[in-house]
Amino acid sequence: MSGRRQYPFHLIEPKWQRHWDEQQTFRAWNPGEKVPAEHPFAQRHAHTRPEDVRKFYILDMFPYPSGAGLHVGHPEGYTATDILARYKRARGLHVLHPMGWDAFGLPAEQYAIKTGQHPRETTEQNISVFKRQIKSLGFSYDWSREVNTTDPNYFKWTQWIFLQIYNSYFDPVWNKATSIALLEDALSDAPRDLEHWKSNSFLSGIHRSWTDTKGRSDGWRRNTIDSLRLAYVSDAPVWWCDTLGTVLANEEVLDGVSKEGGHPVVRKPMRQWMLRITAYAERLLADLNTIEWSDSLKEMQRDWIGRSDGAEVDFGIANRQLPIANLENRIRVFTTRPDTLFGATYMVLAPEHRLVDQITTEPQQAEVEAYKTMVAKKSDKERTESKEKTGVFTGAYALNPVNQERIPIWIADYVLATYGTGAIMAVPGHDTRDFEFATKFNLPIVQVVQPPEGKEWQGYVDDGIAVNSANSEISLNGLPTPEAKRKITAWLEAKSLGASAINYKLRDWLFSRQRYWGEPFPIIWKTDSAGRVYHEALPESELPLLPPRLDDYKPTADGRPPLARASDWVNLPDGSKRETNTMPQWAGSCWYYLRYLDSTNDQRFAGSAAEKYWMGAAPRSDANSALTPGVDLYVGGIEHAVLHLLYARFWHKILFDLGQVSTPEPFHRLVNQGLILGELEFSVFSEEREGGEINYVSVDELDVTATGGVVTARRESPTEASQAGPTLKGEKVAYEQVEPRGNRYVLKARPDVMVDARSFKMSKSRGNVINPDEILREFGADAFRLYEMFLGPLEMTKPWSTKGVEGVYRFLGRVWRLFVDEKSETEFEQNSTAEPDKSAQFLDEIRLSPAIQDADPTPAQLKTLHSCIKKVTEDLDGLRFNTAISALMVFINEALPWETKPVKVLREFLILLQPFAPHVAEELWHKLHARQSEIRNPKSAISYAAWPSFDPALLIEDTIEIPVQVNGKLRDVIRVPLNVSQAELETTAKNAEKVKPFLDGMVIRKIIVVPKRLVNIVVG
RNA sequence: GGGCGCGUGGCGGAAUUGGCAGACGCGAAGGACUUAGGAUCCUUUGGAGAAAUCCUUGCAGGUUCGAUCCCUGUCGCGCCCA
Repeated sequence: MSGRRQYPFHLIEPKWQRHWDEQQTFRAWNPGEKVPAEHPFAQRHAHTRPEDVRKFYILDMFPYPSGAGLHVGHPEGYTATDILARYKRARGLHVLHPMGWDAFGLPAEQYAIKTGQHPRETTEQNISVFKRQIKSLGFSYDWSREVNTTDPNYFKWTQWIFLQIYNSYFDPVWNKATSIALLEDALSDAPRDLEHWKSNSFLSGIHRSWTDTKGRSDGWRRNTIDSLRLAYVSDAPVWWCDTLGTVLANEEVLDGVSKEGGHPVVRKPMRQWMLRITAYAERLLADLNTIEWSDSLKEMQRDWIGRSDGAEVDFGIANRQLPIANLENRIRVFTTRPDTLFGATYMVLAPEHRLVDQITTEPQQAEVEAYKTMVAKKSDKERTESKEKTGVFTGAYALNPVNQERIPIWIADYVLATYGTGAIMAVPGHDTRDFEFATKFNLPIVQVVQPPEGKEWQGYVDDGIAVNSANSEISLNGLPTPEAKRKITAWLEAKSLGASAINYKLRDWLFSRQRYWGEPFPIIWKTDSAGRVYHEALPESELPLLPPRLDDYKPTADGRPPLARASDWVNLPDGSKRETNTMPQWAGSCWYYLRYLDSTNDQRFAGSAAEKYWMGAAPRSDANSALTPGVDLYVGGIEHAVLHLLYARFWHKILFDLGQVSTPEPFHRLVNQGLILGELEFSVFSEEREGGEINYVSVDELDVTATGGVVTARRESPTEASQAGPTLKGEKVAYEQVEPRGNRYVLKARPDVMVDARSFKMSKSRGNVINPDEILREFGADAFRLYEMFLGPLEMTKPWSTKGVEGVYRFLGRVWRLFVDEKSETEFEQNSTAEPDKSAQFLDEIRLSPAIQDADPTPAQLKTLHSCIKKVTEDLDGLRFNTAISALMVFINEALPWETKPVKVLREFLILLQPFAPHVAEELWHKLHARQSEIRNPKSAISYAAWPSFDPALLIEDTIEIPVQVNGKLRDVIRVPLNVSQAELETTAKNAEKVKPFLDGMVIRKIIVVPKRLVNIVVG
């Protein structure tokens, strides 16, 4: 759309953005900092130290600054948090609202490989674009705290935290991360710190093993310690992508190809760094109950951690007549259904299980080998998702410990080496996958659970009553499943055949990447006198460890990481070598919210006082207001539901255990903003008839599906799928070519042809991405912010509509016209056209409307204002931005016709508007200042003006409208005095004009009166 | 297949969670101002009907004086897990 601007936002917005920058208006102050007297914070909180003002830490998920620039999805969350930040500031809180850049990552590196340009350069460029775009939206970030994960002053501390993790182990007795120094102490002949750990059975056990071990040595000690570290080395298979010449993380791989570009990937074992997140599984699970996240988000984390309670059971191997007590002669399984043990008719090992080679019989060898090779190419996901069960028999048999039956041992890819013990007892009667497998391979299926009446027992997996489950010592028969579980587990424990156990789906975190553009590990590799290679931490004094300069960012031809190319960097004078892997992108985002607290501190990742204050653990003079522990509100996309949010919680807990931070959880409250979809799109379907004629098909004759953004349809066939006919592909039609008809859209040219209408996720390939720059140019930042929030509830998925932006833009125009003098604005237009470079000066010459006066507001005006205050306040507290905005609109609609506009009323309205549309609010506030003596304090900034409170008394009217129903149907509305008696209300209701006819000739059975709400007359 | 969430005008969405369904905005129609306007202002706008009135919160039931809201079943959409 074009046409006249509603108001000169193009002058107003840059003007105030510059002002906020220059005045550092939104700077937050750390404990002990001196706030300059002229700063609006000091004006608002005079004679108060910053740390004595109640804090509010409101955080956005910082973006990865991609080359594509911002899209409209980013500012959705940022706008919501900014509105709240400004609101909380107005409420008198000390707001911390920072922004930064999650800038390590693959795209910059891929670009470097293609162009040779250093990733730092492209990263800087992308950041400057993002920063310009974000700044143009007028967010009240404290830019003095900006962080960049690729800045050496930042990743110095990422590396430092890694060292804290490296130098810790998880103590099972204390249930927390503990310094490796204690382990070292326990692994010595003369412990110095014995008093500290004497009562710890784990450490004293370690000490005993040290003193009891015969050939103990430095190497033995080192191995023991290294095997217990929270950061340890393992040889896990990783995804190698030949085309990209790099290794990819699990999350970067989908269905056997890379997410970026769709290149094939293969599994390859490599030496990797792992973080022992599994040690924290239980605490990560339990502490979810202490934080305010949505239930669905918590559920996703619980799913990911995947706790299951069951038992471990040992099966003997039948063809080796050896005692089961020997580890080598038994197969341990984990099961959540020990009650079905009598129904175990075969066993399945993961193809990678360490016993497979030992137990496989000669005739089966070739088949087993072939199967293992085939399986090695599949991902865990493919293995568990494949519908068709595969597997081979090993030739070996196991003994079921409850009935000594010989049961065959198979290998199959539906059992994963990494879950549980890598082996299962198969109970085909009561497990879906076992049932499918047994059916396919003709293995016996027996019933051990009785389902409720009317249900088939075969494949029944839920709880029931145990049957056919007894031996000479124990019987489960007749017991409900939970009791049967308890009884059999106790029996297994008594016989030393098993024990109750808890299993987690969560795996340790693969923490290294074969990449250039990431944090180098502060680790060096050495060789001891016996020729054994071992790792050692760099001293803190050598941090930050910078990556070397390279000309080629690709991995080496033999698959070593790109850092290996820098031999000067890798090889140290003493013969040791640097670690050449780098950390994953998640590392920097695991703790950035802590760096914001004190982003320029070069002594610590964040000063202790700042951490205690902003994370809410510091003692405060106002002790009775409970502080929120951690970040008060964290807003971001649901796509980080598990990985980032789990990793960050994990790191935070380690730092908490080590006494580095003061809260056990980082993010107290978390809200996910919903996806913004593209504009509504229309598709029409056609089929070619004989002779090449194109025939449009109306969608009411079709079954339409949309998968992956492609709309397809088939002719409806109510009888059989095979008659559905060919697939028709939707063809996009423009909005102008369709019109609504009933609840469908039809082609304008062919009203008998209905079309499909839906919105899609924005994507470059679809071409439906909205660029915020264009919206800003046409409507301004205030309108853009307002629209993003007006779209619908924050957490919902909602479609974008540029037409809708015009609606809120018009609203801002009405706000403007409520305040300014029409004549002076016309002059401004004319002058600006004549002398455009002086338009900023002309803007200052726009006068306020003469209707704005120092008059006392009328009761009606006060009511309009106060109902707006009430609604906006309550809605902001409930994060209901869309309805808060509609309340502002209602105010403007009511205020526009006022002949006299009292300053007091307009002033408070501007404070309400300010969080949403800060630029225009500042401009109008400034104009009010310039004229109105009562608020002529030149230091008064609207951003720090006190939020108005509403007076409920002003909202009460003398008379109220009461709807009157007859038999639950609305018949009339009566107006009665507020304090009307019930009897009087009933009489008035019965005599209401439109009610009477419905009472004629009827008997009134009952009158229901809901005070101040309604009257319902029940007749018969 | 399991779990969670959602179905309200032509569209985005409101509705104090059992009490006037459709706030606010878009779109549409009519009018005013205007050389003109896609700017602004005014009026109308869930459907049917001239009106009285009737119908209407995916569909079918139930509970209730009263259901968008609670219960049962069912269909559709979305997300997550398998």
